Order: sequence, then structure tokens, then C-alpha cells
Amino acid sequence: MEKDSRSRLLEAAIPLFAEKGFSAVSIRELAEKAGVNSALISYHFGGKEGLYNAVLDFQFSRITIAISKIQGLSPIERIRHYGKNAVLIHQQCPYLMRYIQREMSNPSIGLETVVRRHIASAYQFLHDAITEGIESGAFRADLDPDYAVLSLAGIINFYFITQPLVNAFLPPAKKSDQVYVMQAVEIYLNGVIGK
Amino acid sequence: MEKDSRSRLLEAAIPLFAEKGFSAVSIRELAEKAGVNSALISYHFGGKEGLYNAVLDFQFSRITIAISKIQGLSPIERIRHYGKNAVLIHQQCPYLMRYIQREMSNPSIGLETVVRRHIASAYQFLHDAITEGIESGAFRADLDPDYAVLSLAGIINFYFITQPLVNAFLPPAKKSDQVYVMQAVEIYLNGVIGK
DNA sequence: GTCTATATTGCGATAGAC
DNA sequence: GTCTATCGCAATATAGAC
Repeated sequence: MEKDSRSRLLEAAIPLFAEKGFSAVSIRELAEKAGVNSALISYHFGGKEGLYNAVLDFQFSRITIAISKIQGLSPIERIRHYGKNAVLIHQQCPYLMRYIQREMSNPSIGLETVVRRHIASAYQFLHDAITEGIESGAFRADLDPDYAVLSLAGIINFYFITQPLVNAFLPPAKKSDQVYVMQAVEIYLNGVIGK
Repeated sequence: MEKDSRSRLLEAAIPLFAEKGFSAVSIRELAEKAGVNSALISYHFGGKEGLYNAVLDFQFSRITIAISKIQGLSPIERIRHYGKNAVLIHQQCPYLMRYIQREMSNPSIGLETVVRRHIASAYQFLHDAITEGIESGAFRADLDPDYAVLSLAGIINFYFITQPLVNAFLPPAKKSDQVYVMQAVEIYLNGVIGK
């Protein structure tokens, strides 16, 4: 059974917008890849921008959903869990990181609110874990939690951001996201745990 | 004394392309911001794409230049130096990181070679430092150097990538790049140094 | 809901005067 | 080197038939 044209458009749009950015993709290209008529973009989404917003909304909701599932572990275990989760999300939503990256450095006007809310929920999750770790004495007391959040987010996420190019440097076999994230999380935890 | 139109175009183009991306900027917008006639873009650079390439070339050359100045220190000191350098480069070239980011996830066709060469030189620099640190016994022997490079690059660079959005989360006073990078480098070094 | 056909706008590039 | 004027094209959006 065929998908309806609305879903076809959404699914075709995800990789196109992710790889080329909003302006570089034309509605003709979107329609062709989806196998539907370009007029349907206006019909279903009110225009190209509406389609982009729909994609963005769908992509970012995954972050908050994933975060909300992690509950009631020690700070260290929550951080390990966050790493494992990042690998999973990246496998399931291979284009999410492009959108995060693009919206971080280049927020779509009128959508900052939505995007910011999802990102903020991830930020808050890490901030809580780190603050709690410091207070319990597990982590070094001289850490600045705000900065420590960014260090953790960076050591995990930069890897996924740069994958398109970095695969050119790494030996071909070296492509285990899971192995990377495990090592990265351990470097980080080793670095923040009190001596 | 007025700058010539070529320089004016280049300087106007740097923030515009960085913030909006190649496709979202029109030659009319570029010319207006530079205060010159739009026909001069074709005259000086052979077209909009030529102007973009000129910007990219200029921006990326900074990486290789900065890296080439660090010589003959211990692995640990080289890594600390890399961090300090990142702060300096970011101050001097506030748009460089946007271009790195954009070219990493979205390489301009025909320029991968140039871009890749500059990025590769930074990658090689860190890889050498880490490999040497492992061999000398300063760093943990179970580290994978390829991955450890990405962890270091991530913990430093992600901060700069996300600054436009992250400033919305951080308390307003918290904006010291230098303090961030110092803490981040120490977390990393603590994490990789052999116990 | 989906199509064709088209209106309208803005794009990048260039010819040619100065 | 710099300008004006314009060409040709591709963009998004929409009106209206089916």
C-alpha cells in the first residue's frame, strides 16, 4: 500500500534539507524525489517553509523523547546512558545532527522557540547530572557545571557532526560509533571524577 | 583612504556567507553590504561562486598557519597550546568555525581538496601529539589515537560551534572562551593521562 | 487530493557606455 | 574599474480543471 503524498514529501525532504540546507533545495527537487506534484507542497504544508518547519519539528522531538526516558540513575550512569543514547538516536535519525548543527549556528526565524526548548531539555539533563555529581563528591569540586556540560556535549556530538568528512581520514574499518562514544565517555568521566 | 572594491566584497562576504550559507545570499545583498556594484562580483571573482571560494580559501589557510607555529613541545604542552590557539583563532576569525562546520558536513564540490588539506593538517598535528603521548607512556595505552583526536577536537570546537545558541542558556556573564577551553583541556588531559 | 498552466518575483551573469 | 540596463532562467506560489 502506497504512502500518502504528505508522508512522501516529509520523508523526501529530510535528507534533502539536511544535506543542502533550506535555500539550496527547490520545491521541484523535493516534489520529484517524493514522486508527487510540486503544488502539493503548498497544499499540504502551506509552502516550502512550512514543509521545512514540519521536518524540523519532527526531528527535534526525538531529543526530548530520548532524554525523558533516562531516570533515576547515578550521575555517572546517566552520563554513560546519554552516550549510548546518542549512538542510538544517530542510527535511527541519521540526519538529526545536521539539523541540530544548522539550527545552532543559524536558527530559523520563528522556530527558535521550539528548537531551543528541545535543546534546552538536553542541556538541563546533563547539567543536573553534573551538578549532582559535584555535590555528591563524585566529581571534582572545581568544575564549572555550565562549561562541563558543553565539554561533554562536545566530546560526544562533534564526532557525529564531522562524520561526513572525518570518514575520509580514518582507516575504512574504523567506523564504530559505539566504540568511539564508549572511549569518549570514559575519557570524560576520568577527567571529571575527583582524584 | 578607501579600500578597493575587491577587498570590500571579500570582507562583506565573510559574515554573510557564514551566517546564511552560500545559496541564501544573493549577489545584490553582497554588493549592497560592500557598497559596490553587483557586477563587480563577476568582474573580480568570476561570479558568486568564485567569491565564496575566495572567502573559504582565506578562512581555512588560518588553520594551517596556526598549526605550523607549534613545534617541539611535549605532547601535553602541545595539546594545551592547541587549546590556547583555538581561542586566539576564534577571536581573530569569528566566522571560521561556521565555515569549518559547514564544509565538514556539507563540502563544497570542487573544494573538498583544499578544505580537506587544511583540516587534515590539524588532524595530523593532534594525532602525532597523542600517538607520541601514548608511546612515551604519558597517556593511557588503551587509547585509540584516531578516536582520541576526535574527542579532543570535539571538546574544544563544539563550544565554538554552538556559541550562537548556547549564549542563550549560560548566565550572561559566563562568556570566557579562555576559561572554558582551559577547563576542557584539563578534563581531557586528566582523562587520557595514564593512572 | 492531485494535476496543469501560469503569474510573479528574484536570481546570476553580462554587454556596453563611461 | 565601475556603472546601468537588461537578458534569460529558475524560483515559489496559486488559480482552476478534474
